Amino acid sequence: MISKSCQYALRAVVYVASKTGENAKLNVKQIAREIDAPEAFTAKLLQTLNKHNIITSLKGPYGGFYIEDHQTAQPILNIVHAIDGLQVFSACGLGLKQCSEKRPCPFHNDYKTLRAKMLHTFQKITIKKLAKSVEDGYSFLSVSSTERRP
Amino acid sequence: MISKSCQYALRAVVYVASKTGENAKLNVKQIAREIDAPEAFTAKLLQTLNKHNIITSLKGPYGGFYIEDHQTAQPILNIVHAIDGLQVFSACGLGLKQCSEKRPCPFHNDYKTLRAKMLHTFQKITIKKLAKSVEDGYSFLSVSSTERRP
DNA sequence: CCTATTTAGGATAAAAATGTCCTAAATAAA
DNA sequence: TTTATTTAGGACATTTTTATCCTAAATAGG
Repeated sequence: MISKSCQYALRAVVYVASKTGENAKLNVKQIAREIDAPEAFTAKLLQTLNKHNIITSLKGPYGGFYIEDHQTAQPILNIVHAIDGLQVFSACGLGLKQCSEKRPCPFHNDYKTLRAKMLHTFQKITIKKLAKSVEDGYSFLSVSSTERRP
Repeated sequence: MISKSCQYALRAVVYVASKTGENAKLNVKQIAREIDAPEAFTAKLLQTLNKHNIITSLKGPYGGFYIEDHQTAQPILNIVHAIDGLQVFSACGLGLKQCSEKRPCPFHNDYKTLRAKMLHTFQKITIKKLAKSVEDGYSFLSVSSTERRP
């Protein structure tokens, strides 16, 4: 459905968003460790996400990655867009280059409905919403996610 | 969503099913040409599909691939099962190894709904249904699909 | 200014998916 | 029985995706 890279990216962004309220910047090492992803690879993804204005970065000591309020308001679709592109939401289910209303593949109608539902889901869910769910302890990003200290 | 291999397989099976009524067997060369897929690769896929009882094969002169009535009654889900496996319908949307009702990822609920819709769609559609749509000229498997001779 | 720290980005490497080639096995017909 | 044809299957090649490593650039603080 979406690539492994994109899943890493989603986890990374949600993690950053869930921690950013504390006004701290997070570095690659922390992020990669918490979302259980390879560090160097995560660095590339964060770089891409920064270029697409999903998150913000600052170099140097006390630097790192963080996310601003206007950024957390974005739908997670924007993350998919940045990493995988949007083809998944428009491509033919049988992989035909040419598949359209006028000349549909036999799977066209049902698949179109599926794609639309996927798009709608990724469009309606914001980064903030997922981050809050994690912050509030309703959901988790890793097996042994950091518990709040009492 | 599903792999390129699986898309080839779906096209191949639907093509064979749409031609099989004529009681003819189709060889790899014809099938690969018609569905616009690499021949040797298509051969491997057909082999796998045969082993999974999606289609039937016969070696030797006048041999080839065909599909029997009880096979066309199968849901296309079985093709996905044979080629990609069924993980796509149960795996976590964020790629977590552990993600469950008890310890969900933040995307869990919405993604679960999506997965269920995907499964339902692949389950309800039979090979026969797609083949008929092609046979009846309502849909197409390739850009320049063979027209019936008048 | 100098140093330490952190992201940016290019060059490579490893793994997975896709694709090819060759020989073996089965089968039908001459 | 021999030959031609077609699938089966193993070995190998290529491409794409995922992952690593190294140096450059930016920046904060001493």
